[in-house]
Amino acid sequence: MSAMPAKARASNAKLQSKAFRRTRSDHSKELAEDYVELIADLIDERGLARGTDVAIRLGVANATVVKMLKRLSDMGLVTQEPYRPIDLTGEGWHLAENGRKKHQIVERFLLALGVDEEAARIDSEGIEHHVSEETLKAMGRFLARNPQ
Amino acid sequence: MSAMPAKARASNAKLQSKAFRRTRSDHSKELAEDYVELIADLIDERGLARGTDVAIRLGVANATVVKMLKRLSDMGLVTQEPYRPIDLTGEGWHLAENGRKKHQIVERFLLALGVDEEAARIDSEGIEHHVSEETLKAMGRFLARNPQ
DNA sequence: CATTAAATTTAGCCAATGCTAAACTGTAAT
DNA sequence: ATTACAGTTTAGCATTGGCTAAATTTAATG
Repeated sequence: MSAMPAKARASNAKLQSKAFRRTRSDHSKELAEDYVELIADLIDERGLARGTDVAIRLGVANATVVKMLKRLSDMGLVTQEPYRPIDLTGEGWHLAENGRKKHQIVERFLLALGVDEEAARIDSEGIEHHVSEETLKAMGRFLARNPQ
Repeated sequence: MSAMPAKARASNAKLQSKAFRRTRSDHSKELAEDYVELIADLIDERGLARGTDVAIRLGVANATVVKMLKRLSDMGLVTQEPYRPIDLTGEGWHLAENGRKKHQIVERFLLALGVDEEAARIDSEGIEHHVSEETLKAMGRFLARNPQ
């Protein structure tokens, strides 16, 4: 990692900052994806998604969910009439589907790698937002090579 | 958090909120680890770590680094005299070492999995903070099974 | 030694994400 | 129809992590 000649490094600053620039907006996108994914799950599992359920599952206060939903709505991911359950827009569903797909691949991959269920569930939740298409494909190949 | 009916919590808390609870403090820890890791690299590579180098590599403003360093110093991870380069405390070095170790395993693992260098570098940066010891061990086993 | 350039710090702002407490709605029971 | 309760929203606050612009300090150069 540090086995790099001094001058190669100077020209590297830009590259590095790209790898690191997973700061603000990225974190925001991750959160948005978590929300819509959870909302999609709730709708599929129990027919509708209520703010309270989201709050409980995410471990945050109701008011936090309300505020987030307002932003998600500004982003065009959810729609809501006051005091009504939450709906996803087409784009919201799309994002949720995408997230679920990634999530599933990562989780199945970890299981295939020999990670136990609990860790696989938790880690996939965190890793999901940080895998490139490249890595996702590599995981897919591994899964194809190692069925079940 | 405590304003929740006991049974609602019991039924699903373990399932979801633990996996999701990667909110505030986690993000803060990740950032701290990024900083000390980078500072350690700079010291190893060029003998000292300056705020500007950190700022450039992280892609943030100088003032942001100053503020962060103040917090890292409060956490006991770095020391600094005004207008002087940055030093790591013992604990800072420890954290940095830990991060580098994880980072290296993840990156080598991705490469062994067939991911190209650029993606492996970027993804490992993001994934590093989300792998449990469990998963890290599984990656280590894979690396042992698939040398180089 | 004086000047200038680079690095650092300070001050003050903003947005995002979290919280609690209080007010409001909608619905189910009496 | 009232009431009570669960769910939702509003209001107001705190913290984190980002920024720019201006002030300061250190180091280098003439």
